[in-house]
Amino acid sequence: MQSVSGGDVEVASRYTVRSVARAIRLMEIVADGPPDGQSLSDLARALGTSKSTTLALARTLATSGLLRDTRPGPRYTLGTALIRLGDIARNQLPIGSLCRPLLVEMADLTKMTARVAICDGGFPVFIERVDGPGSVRFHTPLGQREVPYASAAGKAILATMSEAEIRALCGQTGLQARTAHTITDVDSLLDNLALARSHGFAVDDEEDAEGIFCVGATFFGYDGSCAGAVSVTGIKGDLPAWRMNELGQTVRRYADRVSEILGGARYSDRAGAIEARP
Amino acid sequence: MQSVSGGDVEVASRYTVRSVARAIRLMEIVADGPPDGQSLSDLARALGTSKSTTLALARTLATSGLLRDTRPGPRYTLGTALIRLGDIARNQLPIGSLCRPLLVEMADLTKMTARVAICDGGFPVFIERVDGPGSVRFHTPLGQREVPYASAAGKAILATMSEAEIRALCGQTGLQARTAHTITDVDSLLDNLALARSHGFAVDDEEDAEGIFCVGATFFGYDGSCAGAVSVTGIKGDLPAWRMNELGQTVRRYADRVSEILGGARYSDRAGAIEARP
DNA sequence: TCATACGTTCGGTACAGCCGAACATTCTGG
DNA sequence: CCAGAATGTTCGGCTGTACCGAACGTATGA
Repeated sequence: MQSVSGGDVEVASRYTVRSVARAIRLMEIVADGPPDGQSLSDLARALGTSKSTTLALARTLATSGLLRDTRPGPRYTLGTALIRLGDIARNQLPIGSLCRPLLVEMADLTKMTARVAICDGGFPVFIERVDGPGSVRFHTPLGQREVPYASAAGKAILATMSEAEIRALCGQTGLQARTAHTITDVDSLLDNLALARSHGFAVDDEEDAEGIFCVGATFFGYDGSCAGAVSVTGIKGDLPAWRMNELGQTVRRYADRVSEILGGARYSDRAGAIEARP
Repeated sequence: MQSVSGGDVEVASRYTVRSVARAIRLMEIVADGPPDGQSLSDLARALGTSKSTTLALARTLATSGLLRDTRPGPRYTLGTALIRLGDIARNQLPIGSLCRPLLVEMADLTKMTARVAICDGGFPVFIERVDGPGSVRFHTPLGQREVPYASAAGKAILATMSEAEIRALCGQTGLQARTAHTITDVDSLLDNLALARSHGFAVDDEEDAEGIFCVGATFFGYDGSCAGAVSVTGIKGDLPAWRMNELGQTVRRYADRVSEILGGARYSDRAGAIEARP
């Protein structure tokens, strides 16, 4: 039951359905596995169940299209029904459907990859991505909780929080170096965030991936809380340093337009309130 | 989905897990429901199970992020984990990740919405969509099996099949009118497909939605079979009729580039073989 | 040729999933 | 302001199903 070992824990709460939890873990295993799929035996081993049980789960998922049975060959990959559900999920998030035209515009204008993240308990979760014309494709997964301290969107979100909240959040996750430029010290991060606050946008200067930079700015919901952030991503060498501020203002402007659509206050109208927080 | 009768049937095959099947149906119900979610009682009614059972299922899905518990308020919507899984699913389809840059280019060049569909047993399933700059956003769901006879991508796929196969497929689905322009008669459809075959691209002229047109062309996998189709979608009035052919050639060219990437033959090299089929 | 992997089928049994009843809580309308 | 009906939640207990292990046929490689 309560195996505390490294892997996922079997949380056998009374109000949870075991076979469903297993089926979900099965999908996660397929998702994290190689793109060309895994065999049934592989899945059974990874899931820790017998082959027959795994087969029953996989069959059930496959008949609904959540898994895809690519026979012959390695076997199971994720199915097209997940594309459908993911697409609908993005539309059910109000922000997703509202932002898409703005992202297209922003990607077209900046020739960079534009993204939008929602704020999930202080963590950024990117829910939409639009590649700019001719832009290089980056490895930018959607729908995942990212660490907040090493991305422009994440830092923009952090910048709306109080010092205490920021310290608490960083205490949870720790500040792990992802490149040589990652800020791994809370005080430096706070300085950096103060700068972002005064500029109205946050910059990720090769802190998440070598040679890649991002610029992000937050938008606010009707209740005044930080709802998320938009950001653009590009190759460091493509943009002269003196144009960074101009780009920041552009992103800031798009974020304000999102705020307006959501019925929230623009950043400039809030700036005082944010800086006044303890 | 393919619910023939009113409600889905409880297919209790030996090799299927009931609770998992129910959980999946629960997600489908949430997906097909209103964007702002449904209450637990609504879900229980729609699923035909008791509230306690539904709660256990929903809780299990929610703890994994597949469902989102938007409290307070109507309650359950699809969760961000589905965005993640859907994104990975698109990347696990080889065509998805390969086509995206081409779609961006195509959308940028034509100023229209570009899409790519894979061929799933003769039916088109759109797996990727890139909106062009300033293009109107259409209701274009991803990951769904669409009817083949009323879309450019679908007709392009049909055009690679034999008359017997086409008749069989149309017999399955029937030819239902979606607008006043939909082709509802098999012989007319065959004529239309012959035209598409000779042109190298298929046209949907307001046959799926009033005022909307599409142009699509097929690409081929390494084994020579039809792997899918790319298409562009726009507003009928925006394009003068005499430019239709030019647009078709453009789409044809992009489809050929996909074929090359997949290691398949270009359309022109196959045309003879296709027309020679019984 | 054998040996070892694979996916699949099937019985039997323990236990997990399911329902219904009863609970607290919020919403609705008179 | 209160009655009534909706909601979400908890719990006991029986039923039946989800699970495992063993045995099957088949594909792959030594």
